[in-house]
Amino acid sequence: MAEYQFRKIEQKWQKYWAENQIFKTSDQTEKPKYYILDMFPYPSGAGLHVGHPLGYIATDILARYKRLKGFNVLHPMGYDAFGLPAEQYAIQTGQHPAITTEKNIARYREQLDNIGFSYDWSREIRTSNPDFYKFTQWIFIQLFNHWYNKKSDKAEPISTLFAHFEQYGTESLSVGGVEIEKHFSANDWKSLSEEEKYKISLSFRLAYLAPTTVNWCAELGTVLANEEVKDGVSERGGFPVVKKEMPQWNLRITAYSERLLNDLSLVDWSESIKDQQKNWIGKSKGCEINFPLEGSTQMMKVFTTRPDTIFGVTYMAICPEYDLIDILVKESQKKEVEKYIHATSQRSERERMSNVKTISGVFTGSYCINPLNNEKIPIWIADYVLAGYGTGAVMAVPSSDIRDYQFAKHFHLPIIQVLQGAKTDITQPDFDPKAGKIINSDFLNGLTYQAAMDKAIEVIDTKKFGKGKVNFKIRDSIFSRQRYWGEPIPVYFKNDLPYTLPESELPLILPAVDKYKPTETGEPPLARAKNWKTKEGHKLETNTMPGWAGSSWYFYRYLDPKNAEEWVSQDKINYWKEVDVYLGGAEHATGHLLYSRFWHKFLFDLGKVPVKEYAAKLINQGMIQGRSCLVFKERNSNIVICYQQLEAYAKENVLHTETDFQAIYVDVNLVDSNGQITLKDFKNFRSDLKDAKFEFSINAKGEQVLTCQYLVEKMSKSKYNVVNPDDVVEKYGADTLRLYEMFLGPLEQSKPWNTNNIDGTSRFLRRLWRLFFDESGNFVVTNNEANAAELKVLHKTIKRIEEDIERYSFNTPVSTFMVCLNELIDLKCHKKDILENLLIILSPYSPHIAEELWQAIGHTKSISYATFPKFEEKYLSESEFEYPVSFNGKVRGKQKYATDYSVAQIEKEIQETEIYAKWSEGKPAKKIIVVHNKIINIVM
RNA sequence: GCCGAGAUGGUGGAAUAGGUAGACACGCAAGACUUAAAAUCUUGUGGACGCAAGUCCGUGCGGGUUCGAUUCCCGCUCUUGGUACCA
Repeated sequence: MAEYQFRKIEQKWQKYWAENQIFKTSDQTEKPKYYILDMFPYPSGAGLHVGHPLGYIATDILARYKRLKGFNVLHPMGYDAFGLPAEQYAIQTGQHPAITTEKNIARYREQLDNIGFSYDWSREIRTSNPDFYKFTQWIFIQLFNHWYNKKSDKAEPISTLFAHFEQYGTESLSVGGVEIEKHFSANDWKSLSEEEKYKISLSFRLAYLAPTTVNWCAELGTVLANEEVKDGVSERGGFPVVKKEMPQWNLRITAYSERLLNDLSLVDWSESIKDQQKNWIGKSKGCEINFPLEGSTQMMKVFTTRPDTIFGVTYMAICPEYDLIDILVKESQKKEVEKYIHATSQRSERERMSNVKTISGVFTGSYCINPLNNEKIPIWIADYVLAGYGTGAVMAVPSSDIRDYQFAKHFHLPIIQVLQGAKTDITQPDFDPKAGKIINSDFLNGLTYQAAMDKAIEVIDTKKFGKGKVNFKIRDSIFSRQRYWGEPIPVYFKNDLPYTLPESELPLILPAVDKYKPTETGEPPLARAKNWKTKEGHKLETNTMPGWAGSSWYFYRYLDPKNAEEWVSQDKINYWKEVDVYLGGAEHATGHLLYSRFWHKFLFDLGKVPVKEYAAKLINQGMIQGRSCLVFKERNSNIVICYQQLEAYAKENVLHTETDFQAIYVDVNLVDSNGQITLKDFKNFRSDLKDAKFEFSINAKGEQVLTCQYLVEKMSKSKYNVVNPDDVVEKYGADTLRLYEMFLGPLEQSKPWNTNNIDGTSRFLRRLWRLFFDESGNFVVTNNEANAAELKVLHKTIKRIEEDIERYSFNTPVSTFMVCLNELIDLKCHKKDILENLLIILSPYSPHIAEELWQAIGHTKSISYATFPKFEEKYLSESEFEYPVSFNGKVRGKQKYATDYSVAQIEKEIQETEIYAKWSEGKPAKKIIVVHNKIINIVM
């Protein structure tokens, strides 16, 4: 073949790999295992853009590399197939989301195959497949059937809870994530009916139904998780979200807070992801204090991280949802309070956020007593207090908390200074709440922050005013969605109590419905299903699971995807153990990556998995952003203007560039490397503007063109900045695309896509081809023995490639290959011994061309079965080293010495050289530093 | 506000343990081949001054440590990701 015909070669090898199942992974082997996982995609209708494969290419390179290194590599792919867009589409068109999803998956698969990935497709999974969600439902049932015993610090079957009740009642019971509200004795328990016992147990389980304040999105007709809400609107669609109380399934992730936090130390994940999880979990140490209500036996419980400032409390703030609110509100204040509560509940999340700085609140008319000094403290309602955190009540210390200070100032409440010293003045910008010494505080006076904390907790504890406590910001995860396209929750109701289905009846198949919308009475779509009942006639749960259910455990299903009996067989788990490298976007830091750790830990408690964390190493690939291209149209006329001429045009016509012009997005695929689009293409693209007048320029070819402004933005259809990998593959080939995506820069970094530089990698592959075939297509590889220079080039390359891939640096090997090729071309090397090794180390990056040339030099088995060449130090050894010679740190010349020459000899001889004579100007050196085979520095 | 990541030529980026800054690639310029263009090949390409040899400056800014700093330390600026009334 004279020319490198990439399309022909790539299609040939993709077919070969598929037909011969080259990448099928065996579970029975002596080889060490290596599990490389990509975060599986949601198959959206838009298909893949050029940013999606970035991570897949990196993991594919790693997978192919590890195979060459003798590992049994598991490198699977599947689809997170339940999700909102398919359902929204179903609502609009009436088409079943399964059909849309199927179509989208087919498209994804086609695009993925086009890039030559080495996935073991026989292990493909889809979360929407009943064979898969059978086990998602099974895990839910396990969660329902377990509680968290804080004493053994693990999940235990509900039977051990019953045993405890039977013997001790609630005495000495410590349940993770549960505050026991109603205590009872063993005798109380024994007197209950079975149904009553069951009812009590419901609130202790890891999956529980509870009235929950939720993020309700009316437009989507569903509840959203906290992380599905961004800036007060839904992440998908951008619809308003309001707070609403509804009975919801919850998963008790809070039981695992401490372990989720601590075990972060076991994994090699980026600090930023770990920090995000730490912040999300939000552990804070402090104290719970009971303030007696004036004229009542009731207590008001608050949580504070600053018990040391308790003598500075001048008011209490409770949330509008506070449970004792009816007792607290005095007749005289009733009207005002009602008005306030109504007003706050009407405010959407968005308003609340945008009005963070507006201070609002209302006095209840009640007082409580500071137990330490018996001062009377007014109780206020304020919407800055959150119902879900702490106790829903805050002791306010205006002198040491900025928010309390602003509130007190606004409502003219007293302020008592309890800190003295530098940086203790809250009105000053250098205010530090932990600075200074305590004053006005009885037994705490004179103490500094930490000592006062310890002392305060000690006194509060001994006087039984409260106790030291650790609080977490993380809440239980709401697990119900009022949607159709998700896993049905395997629960039925009998006498209004929820029961899980027997495992033998799984999967509970998603039923057919006539419409995908909620019912007229506001029930979820599943309520439309005919006969949505158990065999016995009990009503089935109509909520479905959230998007993250399937993704919380999918990585285990790849180990045993066809197993109909078990979620995955124990043998296979014991062999594969954990994911060695997990690659995906950092945007999943507090969603998927936290939930999946939670489910994993639960499965660990059940003895189903052998390790504490499922992903040893996590890499977050950066986002590939789009380059949007803009031209401008004058708002009040039909004139389209080049970006280049915009300013001049605006000036001439006395217009403002910001207000009088409308930006028009131009398809980036029509814009050339100079940022120009021809008038002809523009008129085709925006036929509605074909009769407009244009302010254009003329390019080098004499065409009329519009120059565009660039804007780096997220790739999206509406911005016409999406680049499809298929187009790149068509034009340059998959191998070039793979090389180029890596060549763009470090994997973790975000960067805009720009096709301009792709020629470099494309040229590289054509030059590589020339090493094997000359211009007339003659095969020019020889069997001559390699010389020292050639071996040195090869082994230098082997070393660097190996080191770089091992440290997940995927961009630097590309330039190493280029350097290697340049050097081999200079050496006119066409020797088989050298070239075949080069092909092996290159094959993870550019597998198609590597296979083709591998076959051309006479191999009959796929290059995937080759062995990565062993690096040999001996080929790199040098007899001489050219030292850079610097004077006072500035390099002034070079001097060669034998590599085994001693430092002392060099120090002596350097003073006899010409460079030395020139730069020392006859003066003696103060100091001569010789770093062996590195550098010589002479200090004058 | 708080937490994290980053800033290197015209551009993407390299420098792995404090040791020749700018590898590799794009772009650009000149040349070869060609009737011409494309492709390919050769050479040059951080900035300033200079015919040149060369000199000075140079890794966001200001300091420091060191024989030597893109790399370590202190203080800023900007960009970017996350988070936000968390008591």
